Amino acid sequence: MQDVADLVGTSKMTISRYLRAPELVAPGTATRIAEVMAKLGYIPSRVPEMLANDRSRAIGVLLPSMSNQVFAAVAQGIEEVTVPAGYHVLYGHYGYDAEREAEQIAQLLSFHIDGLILAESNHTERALKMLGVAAIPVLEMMDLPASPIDQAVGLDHQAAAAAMVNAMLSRGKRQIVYLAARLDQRTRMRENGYRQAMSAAGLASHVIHTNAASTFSQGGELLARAQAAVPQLDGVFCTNDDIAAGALLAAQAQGLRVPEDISIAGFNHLDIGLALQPQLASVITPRHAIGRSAAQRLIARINGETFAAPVQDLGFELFLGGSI
Amino acid sequence: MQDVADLVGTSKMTISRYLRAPELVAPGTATRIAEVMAKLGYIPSRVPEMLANDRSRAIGVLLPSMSNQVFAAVAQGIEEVTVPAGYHVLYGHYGYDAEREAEQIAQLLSFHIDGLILAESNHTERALKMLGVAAIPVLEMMDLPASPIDQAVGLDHQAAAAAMVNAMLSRGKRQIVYLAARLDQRTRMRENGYRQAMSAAGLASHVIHTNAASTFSQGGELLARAQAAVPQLDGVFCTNDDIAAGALLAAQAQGLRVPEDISIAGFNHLDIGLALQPQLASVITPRHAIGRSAAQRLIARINGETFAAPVQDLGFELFLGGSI
DNA sequence: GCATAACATGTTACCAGTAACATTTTCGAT
DNA sequence: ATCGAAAATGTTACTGGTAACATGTTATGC
Repeated sequence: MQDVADLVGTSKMTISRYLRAPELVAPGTATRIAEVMAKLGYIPSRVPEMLANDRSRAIGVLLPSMSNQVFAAVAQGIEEVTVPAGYHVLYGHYGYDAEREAEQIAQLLSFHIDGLILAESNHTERALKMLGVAAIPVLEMMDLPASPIDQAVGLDHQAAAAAMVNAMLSRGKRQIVYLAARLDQRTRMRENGYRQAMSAAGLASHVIHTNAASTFSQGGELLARAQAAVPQLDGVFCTNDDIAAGALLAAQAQGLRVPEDISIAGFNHLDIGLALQPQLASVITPRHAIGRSAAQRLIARINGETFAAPVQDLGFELFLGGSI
Repeated sequence: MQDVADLVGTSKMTISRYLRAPELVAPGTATRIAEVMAKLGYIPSRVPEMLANDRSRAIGVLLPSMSNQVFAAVAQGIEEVTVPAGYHVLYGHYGYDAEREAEQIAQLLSFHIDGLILAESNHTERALKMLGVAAIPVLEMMDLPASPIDQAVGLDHQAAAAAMVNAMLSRGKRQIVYLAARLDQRTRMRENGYRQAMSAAGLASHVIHTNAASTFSQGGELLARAQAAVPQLDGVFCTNDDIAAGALLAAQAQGLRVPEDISIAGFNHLDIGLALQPQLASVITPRHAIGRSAAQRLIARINGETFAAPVQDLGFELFLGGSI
């Protein structure tokens, strides 16, 4: 900035004013400043403001995984709000590991972020301590935590899972198995919904899970294990669409008819489900709306607003496709 | 930090020393500092160092898309190097748009990043200007640019595409169509490889493309358009596995036999290809190795090392599966 | 032509760490 | 006990932008 000021023949303060309130600078000076800045390729540092005012005009977003399609839509929703509001988004990911989440929180706080969006509601003691000390607005998204740190935006995964299992039961399926991969909180809540629906129908629950990450090929392997454990199975409810798509392809490769011989449902309604034949039954989750609302509420909180209801439920819908 | 110093009964400088070189602090003092830091949940700010030394111990990574599985492996490779080296990674994404890439570069530079990894080798004038002024190490990955900004790590997409098309030709396919989505640089280089292989075989090229993002269902639609344009087509080479998987599922839904009636190949060898029946032919790209090498070379450059060869070719392999 | 308001620009101090240098404390050797 | 070196700790200044205040410059009205 000093370089720009020297070339324009003014003080740093005038350059600073040009950037924050150009109408306070004489038009001729403004023109010359603009020229010099373009010529030098000058980029104002946001570091001094972080130091002096503890503000960065940046928010942090911690995602469990970078390879999960679900969060691409969430991120898009977030940025539709943050970009016009002048906030930069710093992303981090932690591989579904609470310790690494805490580490990422420390890293983001060291950049003096103004607010933080978390995709999990299960945190280490250390993470909670740091967030308390930092005293910045925090928003937990995806779930509906019973005791949120501050605000939360999400949906009821248990209710959604139960609704889908009930749809399968209403079509006459009885031996429905739940297929789960990497055990995070949402996987467990969906399992609760599955168990609740099965037990309400007077049926026994069967859960097959792996600690590996969700992949298409993992779906096929889980199906094979389920068939071994429950030979008469007539349906699988999968914790997500990757597993479900893999199970559907594997079932068809075995010569099974979907849904006549086996009914298959997933969660999140990703594009893959529409390319399959039959189209995959799945829970439509409002990912984009969650991202938008999370960012809106976080920025409102940064600006000092308060919300009467700290937890917002954005609901879900069922897409039944042709696979159940 | 002042709070910690006050509680310990020492000056800020001793706290600072404890963090950077604990062996210079008396053991008793060190113990008390550790206790107080844990009690307060103190996180050192990296902002003063950014200001004073223009170092942040953070590098930027700009990805075209957050929803592309390919970059999940790249990111993992990067972090395997950066985390042990004590660097934090700041991610940004720009939706395959060079203007937004420039904007993201400006944002990252405002955080005084020590180095930058780009996933594209096509940049705006403004971006190049800013990078020149910032004078930080820059590494372009994925491609093998003819005139890199500084270093580059990647593979020859044109050669890889030609190799796959030649494999299809060697199995007797003649009417092979190239299916492309969103036109980025790599899509075009793969198209060049396809055209090169076809013309070397004395065959005409046919390209079907859309500006929409690559999705499974888009693969089905592109196949339908290809069939309308080239009724006798006996193979499709797809710019990536999402398109290829969608095309394969759509072909099978039409009752076509793969590969007897139609041969299908993709690019990147994602997990979906292994779940399909037959398994999808695809180019195996060294994504993980690209991430690792990119981070290693960038950090080496940050530490002042130089490389004789600025561009590193990590090669590719073909996975033929059963679909060609 | 001059007072005065409105506008334009400049000066100083501050934020949280740390490099460089300064000072105090400890401890072993004589 | 005293000295000198090593160990431990403290002081000062600096980084880049900006808030708050100070000063300079131009325009307006009479």
